[in-house]
Amino acid sequence: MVKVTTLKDVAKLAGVSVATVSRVVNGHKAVADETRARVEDAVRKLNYNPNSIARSLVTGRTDAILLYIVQEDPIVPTTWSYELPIIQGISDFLRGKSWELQIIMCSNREFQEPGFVNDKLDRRNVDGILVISAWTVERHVVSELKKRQIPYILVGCNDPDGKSPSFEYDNAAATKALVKHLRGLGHTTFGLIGGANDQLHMQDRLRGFEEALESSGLPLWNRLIKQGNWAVESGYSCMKELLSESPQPTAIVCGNDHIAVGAMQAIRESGAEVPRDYAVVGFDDTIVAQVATPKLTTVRAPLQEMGTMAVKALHRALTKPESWTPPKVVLPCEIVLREST
Amino acid sequence: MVKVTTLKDVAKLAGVSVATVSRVVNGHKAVADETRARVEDAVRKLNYNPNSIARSLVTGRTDAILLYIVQEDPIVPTTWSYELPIIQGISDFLRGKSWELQIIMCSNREFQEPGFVNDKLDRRNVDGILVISAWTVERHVVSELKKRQIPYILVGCNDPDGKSPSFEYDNAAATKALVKHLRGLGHTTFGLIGGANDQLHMQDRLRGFEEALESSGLPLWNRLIKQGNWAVESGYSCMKELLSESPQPTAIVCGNDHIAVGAMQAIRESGAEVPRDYAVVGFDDTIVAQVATPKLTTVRAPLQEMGTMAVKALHRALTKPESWTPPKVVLPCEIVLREST
DNA sequence: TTGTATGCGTTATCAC
DNA sequence: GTGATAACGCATACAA
Repeated sequence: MVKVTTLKDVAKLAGVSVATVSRVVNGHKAVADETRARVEDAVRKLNYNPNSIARSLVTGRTDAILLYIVQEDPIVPTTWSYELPIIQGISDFLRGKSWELQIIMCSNREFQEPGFVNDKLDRRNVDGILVISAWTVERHVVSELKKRQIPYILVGCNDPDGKSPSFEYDNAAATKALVKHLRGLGHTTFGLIGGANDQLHMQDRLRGFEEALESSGLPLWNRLIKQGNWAVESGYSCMKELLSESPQPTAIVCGNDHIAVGAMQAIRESGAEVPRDYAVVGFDDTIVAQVATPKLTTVRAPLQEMGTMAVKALHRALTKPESWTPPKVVLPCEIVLREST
Repeated sequence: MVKVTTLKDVAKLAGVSVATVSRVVNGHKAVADETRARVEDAVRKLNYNPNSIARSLVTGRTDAILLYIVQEDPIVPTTWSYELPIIQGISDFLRGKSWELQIIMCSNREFQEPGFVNDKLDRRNVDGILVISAWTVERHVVSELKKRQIPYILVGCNDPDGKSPSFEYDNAAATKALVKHLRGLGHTTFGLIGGANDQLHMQDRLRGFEEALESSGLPLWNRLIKQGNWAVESGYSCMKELLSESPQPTAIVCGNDHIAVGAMQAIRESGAEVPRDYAVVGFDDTIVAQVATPKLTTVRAPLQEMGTMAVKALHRALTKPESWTPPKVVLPCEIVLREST
């Protein structure tokens, strides 16, 4: 192993005690200018870098945060397009902050398993926790999260009581806006094709859909609401079903862009055309929405911003705990109008 | 702060010394069965968990690896679909291994900046390093990587001399296979639309393209080789240019799926049809390839497998250094035949 | 302003 | 088989 320089080496070279070097390194004021200069010189000469492990042992801080990335099992492509922007947002903020980011990827099943969170936290020392998930975080998991007495923030999800510090975006409002847009186009019969409906996002989108129809005085036909998964194929087969229902919906609200693309395929096969005969809207504004023919009207969620805001809040919790109040933020989404409506 | 139990607490409760507790916790054999049982009991009662920081300080190991994720600047969607499967592969292997994964996301510009790697490594203590990148890792960066005397592995990239431990996949061979497939379909005039050509992958694909044509005795027209970026729009505009060239290529090899989709849009607009008039192939087998109309013939790279293999190799380097030889692996890709050819 | 000394929670090296 | 005890590298309370 290569010999690495320590405080002691610097102290010897500079002709001072380790305490003084430590003070200089940590920027304490009570150091004579002349001494400081000498120490800094030695630090540079020896290329000294504090051992973060040793420092952590005595300070109790680690300057590290842990990120749980909770995923579907098995992974589907949409999983990734959801998470990466968030991680990007987190990472962007951390850049230049000299904070460590540790990550754990796991399935939602694992994550909700009693003891899982505990076990992982036992094995690492971190100052704060971030959780990216699309599912409700059950109470027993929250209590494991809380046990450590370190700040945690849920990103894109919440606990059953909505009490945890969290950053989310407004799926219901976005869906309402979509319905409003479609009504403005003259549509009165609506169908919905959902994705994995154990996920919070889908539940909220469905809720928004139902409330929007209700508040518009439009009828809500249960048989025009289909539930599948997030895949293109699911959208395709659900749309096939919808095409054989009566009354026929002319506006199809889809759980995500992939479903919408599948739905459009089914419509095309039936000889009809989008948007002439049917309007189709997606969700997420993934690359798929831009590439589909016709290009999809969809919803852009502020994923990256959400990540940045969450980690910023966590950072604040760790650096200024006295003035911190746990955030509960719901961000608005943006509707992207394209050719499918 | 919450009081956390230490070795000493356990020792007191079990009526033994801390040394004995440590032995039990670390599974040393030289402990009487009776004592072991008593200690294990105390551990359970107090819910003791070793402090990994303190342990690291004395052992010199951290059981953590650092993952550099080197990205385009600004980020494009293809970046994510490339990285996430690799990270997934890494994370899958680490699951249950009680190893920490730390990540740093940065642009290639930052990464290649002298001192950047050094600086980051100074601030963290890790046992090994993984680098995910699509660019050649310059010599001065490699030497910073090496300076720590800890194992590192490049994933999806290499240094100028090809000397670093690495896992890559064979872009050139895959492109040759594409050309062969297209020749089998009767095509004799080939065009290529490239993406960011500062990236290794694109360079290798271009090289494979050129070698394939040459070895088939087919003419290589420089003006049928267009270079843009990875975006759909770039594919679109490059294809427009190709359509005005003569001779006209009938087979278009694209740098990735997005480019291919853009190219197909341009072809469709010109009144021609894929695959009747032109064959178009992509690269990466992203969701876009499956969603496009017609569905794209493309190449699937073993991204997730590559991630797993790399971290597995690193793990081996750390646990069995004596029997370890630095890997230099190039994995084969798989051609996915669809409707665009 | 500076130095001495103590402790952070472990593991490892001795003795016994 | 077990128990003292010395590191590990650093920050800090206390003395000077």
